[in-house]
Amino acid sequence: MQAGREFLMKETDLDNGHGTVKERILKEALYLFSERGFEGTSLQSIADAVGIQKPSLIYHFPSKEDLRRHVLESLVAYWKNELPRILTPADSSSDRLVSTMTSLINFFVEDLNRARLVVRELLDRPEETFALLSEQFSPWTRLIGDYLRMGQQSGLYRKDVAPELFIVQVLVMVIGTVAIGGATSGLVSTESYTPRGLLIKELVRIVQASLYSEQP
Amino acid sequence: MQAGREFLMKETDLDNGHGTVKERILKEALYLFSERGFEGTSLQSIADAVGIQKPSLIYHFPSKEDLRRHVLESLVAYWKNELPRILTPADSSSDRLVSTMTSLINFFVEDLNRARLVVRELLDRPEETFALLSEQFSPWTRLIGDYLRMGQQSGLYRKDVAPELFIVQVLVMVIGTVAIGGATSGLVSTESYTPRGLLIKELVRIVQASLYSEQP
DNA sequence: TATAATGACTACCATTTGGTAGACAATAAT
DNA sequence: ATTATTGTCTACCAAATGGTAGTCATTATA
Repeated sequence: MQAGREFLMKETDLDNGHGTVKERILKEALYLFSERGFEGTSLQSIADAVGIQKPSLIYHFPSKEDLRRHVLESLVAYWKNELPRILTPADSSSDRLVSTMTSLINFFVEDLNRARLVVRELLDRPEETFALLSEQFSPWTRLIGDYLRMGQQSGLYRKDVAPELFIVQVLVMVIGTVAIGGATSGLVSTESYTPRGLLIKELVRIVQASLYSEQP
Repeated sequence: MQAGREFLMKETDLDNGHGTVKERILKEALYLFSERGFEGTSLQSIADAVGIQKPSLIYHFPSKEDLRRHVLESLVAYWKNELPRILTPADSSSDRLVSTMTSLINFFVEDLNRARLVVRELLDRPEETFALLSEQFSPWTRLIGDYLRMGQQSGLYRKDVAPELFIVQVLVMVIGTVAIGGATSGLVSTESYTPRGLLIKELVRIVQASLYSEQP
């Protein structure tokens, strides 16, 4: 069966409706990695999802490992951009800690795959992910930690909060809730997943109750 | 290179130091599944870890899927036994809710692979795991929910706690902290994992602060 | 217009995967 | 003592995997 090879569409860097091939690969890879895990996802399945052949995929990302890094990088890049904006004292209307958490929640809820991917990375490559978080974000979390300590001295926050540990716990709770909260709700429901909104509402309540001092 | 096949040890059901072959397989499978994931673990690697050949492994567990189910079953079985004991009003000395959470934490801290495996299952097979939790544990969590509501009426617990959602969140926090807390602590440390004990201490603080009413 | 670079393809390939077939030794049952 | 069962092994196998080689059309560059 000789090929024929009649037309061979070629995609330039210009966006023609669905984005660059490279972007589409990253999108499908994020989805499949987060849904089935890195090891559980074949390059073939990604190529199929994008609608190209495997070697075309490998042309854009020379190895599976390379693709993984780029997928992860896109998440990191987002936060390296966003964090300065969020933590800049632009509006002092609401608590900066809570607004940061809100941004965090929104980011992960907007696309659940992000949370799932992060959790998988933390499980699959703990040391590597530890190092990445440390390098990319520890300055920012130190800032938040200081902010938290100030709030403690001013009496806004509880004195028994352990700032650094609290920050870690909040992240664990947020990505945990988004990534596995739905399925975990099988504990209390026989019908279907508890709406994520409700879970997050309770999460926010827990965080606030364990953070703020009681003002009588 | 002809085999030789000089001795062929055979293991009976009797324990000869390291447990039955079947038990050793389950142990290594739990470890490898939780560390590398189901898809990331080959039957060969499990057989190597146990010190047998692959077909011997398949003799005991006819398929990889079958092995997975048995590994999971051993965790479920433990809690089906333990929960009645814990929730029985034996000692009313300490809060039953907190003592249950303590048992939960101890179980997962005792062997970190347990928490990692549960998280992986929740990610890899959300619907299936939802159903399993629902079938096996929802009666028990309903009991805890009622207990929580009683405590609310007596004024012990905060009125704004949403019992069912709170229970789900506590489980998410506990297994989240044990499974990914260490690596997540890269956010605030450049050196090494934050000791799990500290993370858990803050976790317990958060839970208690968000559960108990302030008694002035 | 000729030439180089890009991006897609077909056809492979070595390795690993989950799993099977069948031989064989040790133990248990008759 | 003979037979059946159990558990382990060696030797395979088809399918899938990550990746390579090389072809060819389109686009950009000279």
